[in-house]
Amino acid sequence: MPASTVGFEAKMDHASLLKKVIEAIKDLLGDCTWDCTNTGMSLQSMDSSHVALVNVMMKSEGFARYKCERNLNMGISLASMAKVLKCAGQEDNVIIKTDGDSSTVTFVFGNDDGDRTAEFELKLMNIDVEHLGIPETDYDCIIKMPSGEFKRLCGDLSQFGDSVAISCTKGEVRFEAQGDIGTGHIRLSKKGSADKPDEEISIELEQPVSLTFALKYLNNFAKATPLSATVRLCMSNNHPLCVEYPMPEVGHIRYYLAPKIEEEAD
Amino acid sequence: MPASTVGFEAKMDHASLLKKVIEAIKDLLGDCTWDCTNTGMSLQSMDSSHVALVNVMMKSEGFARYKCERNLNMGISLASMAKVLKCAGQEDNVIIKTDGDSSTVTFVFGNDDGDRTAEFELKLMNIDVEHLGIPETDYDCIIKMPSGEFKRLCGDLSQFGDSVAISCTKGEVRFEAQGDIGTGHIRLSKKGSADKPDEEISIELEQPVSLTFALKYLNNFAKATPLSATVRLCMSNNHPLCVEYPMPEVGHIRYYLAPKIEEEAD
DNA sequence: ACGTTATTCG
DNA sequence: CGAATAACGT
Repeated sequence: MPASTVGFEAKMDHASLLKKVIEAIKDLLGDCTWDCTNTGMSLQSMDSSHVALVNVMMKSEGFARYKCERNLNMGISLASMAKVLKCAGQEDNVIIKTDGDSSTVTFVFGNDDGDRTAEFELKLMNIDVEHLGIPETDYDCIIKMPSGEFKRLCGDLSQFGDSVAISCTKGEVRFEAQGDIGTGHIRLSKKGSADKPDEEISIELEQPVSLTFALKYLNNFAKATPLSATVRLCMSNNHPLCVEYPMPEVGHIRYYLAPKIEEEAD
Repeated sequence: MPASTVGFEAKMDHASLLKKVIEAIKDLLGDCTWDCTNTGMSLQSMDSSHVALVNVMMKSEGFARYKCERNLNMGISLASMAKVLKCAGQEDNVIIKTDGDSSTVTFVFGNDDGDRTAEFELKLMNIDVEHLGIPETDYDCIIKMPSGEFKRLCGDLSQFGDSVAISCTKGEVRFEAQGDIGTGHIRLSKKGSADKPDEEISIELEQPVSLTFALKYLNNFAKATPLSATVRLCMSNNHPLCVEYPMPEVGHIRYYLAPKIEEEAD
């Protein structure tokens, strides 16, 4: 028997990136299964209330080193994984490894000097794999804006109601919420990317859209804000919204949420 | 009928100022009525426990633009108003507007670029107008000190008792509290304004005063500290204290509080 | 889990 | 000033 058969081993230069990914999904998912293949680590799961869908992709190119000898599923508690990642130093790199036979995954944090190593082992779990199809890829309207702007407006409008109506026309997008204490309207205009590309607001519009969503979920999605300076809102009337946080060179987090049906429309 | 009759419209360059004003009074007042006239916006109201009196004055000169076509009363929930103001960016300006006939007031926040507008509408309410007379304007003793100093000493003395005895003689003022764990005495001397005017401590004294107040209210008053670098304590024996936070060029917040009658004096 | 605050950093 | 963190309280 060989000393050790490593089925999967991947190294990231910045453990903080993985930490942000976990922080962005742990409240939504609880436990989940990572699919590890040659092309990268990914996960896809309904949230615990079975309303929103979460998709994370971390491509093999996003790692400093990546080896996956055979496809495997790592079922893991995200709360535990978050606890482990809190033990990583700000500048630490991380190695994630498991062999296909073992029932554990190991995280090794190290700094560049190599004078400190911290190693944590988590038990893996078997989780029912519910492979749900991802909604369409063709949208009537795609809005790109600073992720901080999206986080802020969702938070602000939550003061006024549980849901937000998003309506987008050629040059601008409106977000509106109403409730007992009053109403809130936020209007964003297209904005060039001239000097500061991260502040760009762009609207690609095939057709005007008008959709309503539960702010509770959007606020949860906004926990991915530290991962990306920009966010893309992809919408078609009567279809699920896709909120995408691109991780340049690495992959993305995408959240999907079905619109509310407005029965009280007049 | 004209398209829109705007009875009242006022613009401030810094929404943050209005926000601080609201933060300084909302815990005391709950709901209140703003009196809008040609000369500015003001309010006067007893606190919800009917012990302290609050007076806010925001002069028309303090606004970047101010138009009030006819006097009107805006009854408003300060908790709601605080929520709205939390939606203002740090650098946003704000327009407050209502027409005399409408039952709502609108706050519009804008940045200088103009690519983002946030508009919030609050319902107005009818509140009983209890116009209580403001206590005398002639005081035996007026102390001016840094507002941060006042906030700190009230907080510190709250550790020892529920009330503070303030006694002022020609050159100094003493603040004293006592309770189960011990006693606290804070003495402040007159201090010149030479280099740093905000650190000045001045005492104008017609007659020595010695008065006792509930710290609970003084600590509430101290929430106005961010509005003004200095505070004025105006006192006469057996008369209500006036705690004034001047807002240079804009107006002021004044709090009034009756002294405790000391029956257990020995 | 969330909001708020205090604090630090860039 | 804004962002990020930590700590706290509800």
